[in-house]
Amino acid sequence: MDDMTSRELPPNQRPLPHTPCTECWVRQLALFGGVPPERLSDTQRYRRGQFLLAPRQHLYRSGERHPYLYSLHDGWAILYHAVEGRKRQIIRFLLPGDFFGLQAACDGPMSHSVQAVTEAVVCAFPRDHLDAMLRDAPEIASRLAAISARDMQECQHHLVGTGRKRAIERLAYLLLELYHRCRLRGRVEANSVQLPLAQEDLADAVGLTTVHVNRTLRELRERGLIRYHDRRLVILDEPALTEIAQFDETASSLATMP
Amino acid sequence: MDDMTSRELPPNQRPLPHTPCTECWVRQLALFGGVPPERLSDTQRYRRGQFLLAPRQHLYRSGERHPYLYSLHDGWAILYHAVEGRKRQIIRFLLPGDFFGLQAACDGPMSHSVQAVTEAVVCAFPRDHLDAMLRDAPEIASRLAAISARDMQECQHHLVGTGRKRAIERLAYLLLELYHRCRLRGRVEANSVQLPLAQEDLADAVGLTTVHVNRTLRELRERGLIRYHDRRLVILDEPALTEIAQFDETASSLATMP
DNA sequence: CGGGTATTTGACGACTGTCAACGCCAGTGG
DNA sequence: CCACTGGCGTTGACAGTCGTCAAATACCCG
Repeated sequence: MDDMTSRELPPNQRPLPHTPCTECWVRQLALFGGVPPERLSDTQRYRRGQFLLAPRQHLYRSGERHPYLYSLHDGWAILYHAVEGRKRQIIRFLLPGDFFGLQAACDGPMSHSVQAVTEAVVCAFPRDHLDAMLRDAPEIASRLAAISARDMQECQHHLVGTGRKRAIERLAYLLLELYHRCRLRGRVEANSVQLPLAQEDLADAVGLTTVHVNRTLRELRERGLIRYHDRRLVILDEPALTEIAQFDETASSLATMP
Repeated sequence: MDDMTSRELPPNQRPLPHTPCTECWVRQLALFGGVPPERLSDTQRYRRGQFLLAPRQHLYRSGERHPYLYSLHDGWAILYHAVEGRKRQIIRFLLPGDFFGLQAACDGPMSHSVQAVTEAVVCAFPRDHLDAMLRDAPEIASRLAAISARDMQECQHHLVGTGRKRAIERLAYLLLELYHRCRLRGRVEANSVQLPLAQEDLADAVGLTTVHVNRTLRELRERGLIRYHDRRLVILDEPALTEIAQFDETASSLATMP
């Protein structure tokens, strides 16, 4: 398996020694989850290596051609669209195990940007090989369909939020969603999670300004529902928060897949 | 091939005589588009029949179990989420050739509702058979990935709109999007399309109220950009509208797939 | 200590929602 | 034929959520 050369990549991306995905718990959750163990080595030939991103480093920006599919191995990242140069809308927060990079115009420019929040390790597959992967391992096709459907559902819920909910409801929803996603990854201790996100990130995800996010966080705190300090979220009253957010955990499919 | 019995369906849905999808131009666009003609008959065994929906009739509502995948054969429909009982957020307008019904929780309750706008003909496949379809025809897997990616991209653009654009920009975007989708289907004549949508539908799609949509449509009219009367949209100044909407036709992938 | 970034707060204004009324039109029934 | 009704579109007045601008505070790190 050839390593990906720097020529093929945006600058500043550091290749890491190639450790097989098989050894990583992330594998259980992502694209290869359904492939029987005895055929895993076959599918692994599509991989092209792993890369380390520094905090705030972009993996790619919208408009660039970047014919890879990715799974996030470790760390946090954001997938967003830039608007009018300065504004941005975060589409989703990427957590370990998340899959991204698929888009309709396979060879065209990327429609969105991906930027690391913390240090992050990503794992790349050439998008050219997708058809071959789907042909060789039907389990991957099923898994891809399931992953797409779940991502779609989350995007829809965010759309419902920005379109039809008020600030406090949107924020409650986002915090609960992140909380549950972190819990699935074993990162919740005593109703408390470390979220490496600035208030600006929350604002850009729910379609508000940082100032108003700040005010709304204060209201959630004053109502005794959460604490959010030093990038640590504490859920104080999950039932009330769930009610405000109109958050349906069972329907969110977060229960079974990350 | 057994016809779908009424027992398997919500009431009031009228089965139609089974005409093979092969004869319909819609086929070219949807899930089976990539399957070589000589193997088409194989794949068609997964179909379960077509159904006629009356205007305003629901195909299914969120919460119901409805283990089918659909393609819309004819007519218009909306895919939406209900919020707090009375409000709703339209996720997308379904036009002929559109595929829907896939969701993460395969056997769980539907997360969204689908309602006919005009009379509509839908074509159903049991969702159970999806894995078999993906295994038997890898072209379907590729096509499904492409369709999912396109739907995702459109949802993302709507999210960007409701999150980071103002009323006039969102509305310009929506009208342009519908205009282009209709044009791909050969329904545009002299910059003019029939859209069977009430202003309330537009409002629920872009996250505004009907009153404000009305005001915003008036502004678009007074600026000489569009006319919208009797459910007929006329694009008077497409470049200016594209500018306001920040609409990128090439990136929208509407150019190659409906 | 100094500079930069993130958070917090207040005052003000704008965009959008809410409420209400009116007009138009098609369908309906007397 | 005509009054009546309901749906939809239109408009105005007003209110509220949220954005903008500005400044102060806190915090991190060299």
